[in-house]
Amino acid sequence: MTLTLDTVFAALADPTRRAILSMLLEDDMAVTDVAAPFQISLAAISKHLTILADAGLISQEKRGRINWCKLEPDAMRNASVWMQGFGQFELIDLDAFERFLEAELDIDPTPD
Amino acid sequence: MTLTLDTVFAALADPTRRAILSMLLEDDMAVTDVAAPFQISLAAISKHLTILADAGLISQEKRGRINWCKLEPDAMRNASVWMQGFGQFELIDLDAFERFLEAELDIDPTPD
DNA sequence: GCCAAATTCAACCATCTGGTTGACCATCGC
DNA sequence: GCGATGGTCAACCAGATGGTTGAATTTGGC
Repeated sequence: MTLTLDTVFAALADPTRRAILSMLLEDDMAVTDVAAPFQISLAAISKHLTILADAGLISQEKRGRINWCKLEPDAMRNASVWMQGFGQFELIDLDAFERFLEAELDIDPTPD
Repeated sequence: MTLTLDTVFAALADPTRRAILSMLLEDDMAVTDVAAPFQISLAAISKHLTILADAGLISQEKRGRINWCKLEPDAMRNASVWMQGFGQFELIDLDAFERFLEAELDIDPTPD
């Protein structure tokens, strides 16, 4: 399934969303607090958060009327592994990278 | 400038373009050969290649009527550094990551 | 010189994206 | 209970995206 890389990279392509992720590095935040530094509407931020959550990059947990947003750094790992396959072979787990390539290209790799 | 991360991540968000990059890992290729495995039109592939080139992920060099496409793995490095800041602090150059955060958030960091 | 090959260009189309506003729905404080 | 707070939903809009087809352009082979 290529869906994960699709949604993760698409989510990361927007500067507002990357800024939100950076903010969440520091601490979990309520939606309103996430929205505070931005000029755009709360509804727009809410949509951005949905996109980040769909990509698995954050999780949201509603406690009372507060919807807490929490960074989920693991979601970036697959994408990071994929990227590092380019130009930095010596640094990464080549097996993991090849499994990604196979899934992406849907080719039949050297069978055992 | 946040443009680099914008264009790189946006370019990587499309599975066709990721597949093209994977193909170019093996060798430089002509546009027609890049297009061969795909069902979509040559013109569509040509557009994808333009997007990849604009993001700096590939370069194109016209020799004769052949437009050779070459992987430029360095372009992914900034994005890779950015991503690795999330959850894998011990593995990366924290200085480089902080410079990226500053540029992204446009904040005034501890001045010297 | 002419035809075919290798690409790009241009116009067009459907769909997605990021934004808006206003209505709506919980829930907290009192 | 009522008003304010926190957040999502729905409808809408402009512009980007990914695809198409057909014409145009450049170059290579004979």
